[in-house]
Amino acid sequence: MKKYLSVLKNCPLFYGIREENLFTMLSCLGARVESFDKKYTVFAEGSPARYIGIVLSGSVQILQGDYYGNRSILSHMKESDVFAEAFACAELPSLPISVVANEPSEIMLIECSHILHTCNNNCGFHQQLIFNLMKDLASKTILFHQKIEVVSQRTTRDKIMTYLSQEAKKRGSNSFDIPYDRQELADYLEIDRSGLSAEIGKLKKEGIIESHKNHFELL
Amino acid sequence: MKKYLSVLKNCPLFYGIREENLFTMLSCLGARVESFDKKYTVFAEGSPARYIGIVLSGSVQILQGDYYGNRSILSHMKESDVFAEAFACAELPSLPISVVANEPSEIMLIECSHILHTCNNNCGFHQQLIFNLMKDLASKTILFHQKIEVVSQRTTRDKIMTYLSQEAKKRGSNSFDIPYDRQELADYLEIDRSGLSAEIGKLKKEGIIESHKNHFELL
DNA sequence: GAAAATCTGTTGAATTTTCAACAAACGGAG
DNA sequence: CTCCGTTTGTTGAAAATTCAACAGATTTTC
Repeated sequence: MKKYLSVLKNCPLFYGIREENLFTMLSCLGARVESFDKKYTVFAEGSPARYIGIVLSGSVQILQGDYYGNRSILSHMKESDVFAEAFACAELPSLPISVVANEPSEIMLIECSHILHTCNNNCGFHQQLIFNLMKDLASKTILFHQKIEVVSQRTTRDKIMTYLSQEAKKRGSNSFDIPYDRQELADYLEIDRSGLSAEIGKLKKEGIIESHKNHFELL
Repeated sequence: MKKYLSVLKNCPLFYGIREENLFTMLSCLGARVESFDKKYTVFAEGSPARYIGIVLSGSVQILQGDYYGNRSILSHMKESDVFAEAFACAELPSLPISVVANEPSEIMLIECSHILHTCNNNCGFHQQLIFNLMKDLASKTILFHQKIEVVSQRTTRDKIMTYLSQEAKKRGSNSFDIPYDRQELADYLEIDRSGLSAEIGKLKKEGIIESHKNHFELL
């Protein structure tokens, strides 16, 4: 597990935990690591919402299944990101989303109740973890908020531009890669793929953006 | 302030705080109460995100302003609900939303830093409040999640039905009132008002729902 | 390196949504 | 009770999105 030290140090859940205590704490929490190949399911929709996931390597997508198989991508989680924590913390009986590996990935799983309720060893780090969870949930709320801002746009063009502007702002640069291919971007923006391709073509022709594959640039 | 005891006891932020300690704690936190007439602004978009709001009486709407004045309703908050906590907890420099009173309302304002950082009196309730905030933020995430599920639907009809189903589930009844008039419902669902009216008409004609003004029934 | 599978851009037709305008219904003020 | 402002439902035309189908490009597999 040592090889994940740098990833774990960047994980918002472990902010303020001293390096020499990290692995003791993890074993006390019963953390374990599992590997998933591309397209394999980490959490299935409807399964119990007991675990918090942390991406150690690779990346995963949070998916929401519609009435009838209409895939909708909620977000993309990369190294050091925490996922499914809201459902576990809110103690929902079952998960309303599924989590799927986007590439071969290693995932750390922690049972949420081990964090929320102090253990018999009376470890001192629970308060810090709960504080960190609170911070993390606050930023997740803001993340969802941004997704709502995007899908609230009425036109395909406005959705694309709102999304690209958000990404540019996050990266602090007008030139960046996105983690989605065309179909996935359409699933995130909740629009038709062919309409997305067409609109990106127009935006390029009009000199508003430049793009090659999943690299984009705002002009 | 005593008259708000029952409202405050229902507020998720104060879960587990003993009644006899509540008001001492509130004064220690520097909580204050302000009144707002209908349509008055509680928090303006762009203002500093320092305060957590709690609805003591009345109700407020959380609004997001588009590029060009396209109003979008994020959510409706009623008695005992907490709002703007995510932005304050995440220590955003400024609010990305505005909060407007939906009717004459009384709002309790608490500076978030007073909750997050232990005070010089060394009060013992900070840990409980942080835990409560964490829980509250988890359920807020789920609330936004539901809003995303609604606006992710591609058609007007599916948006309406997804929203009504969610409400029915929350209330535990197929017969319920919604807190929005037609224009506001359209702003929440991110659709055209006239299209909304037309679609509600169709759903009634087809015997799928029954409705009179803001009362709805799923059949 | 060739074949197979997947991804992307393009098109036109069908469908749906938006927009603008208006009249009926409703609600509050005097 | 009546007037006036607001809300709601309806309509048809304009605009936008979705859908289906296909061909070229790219990537993966063996």
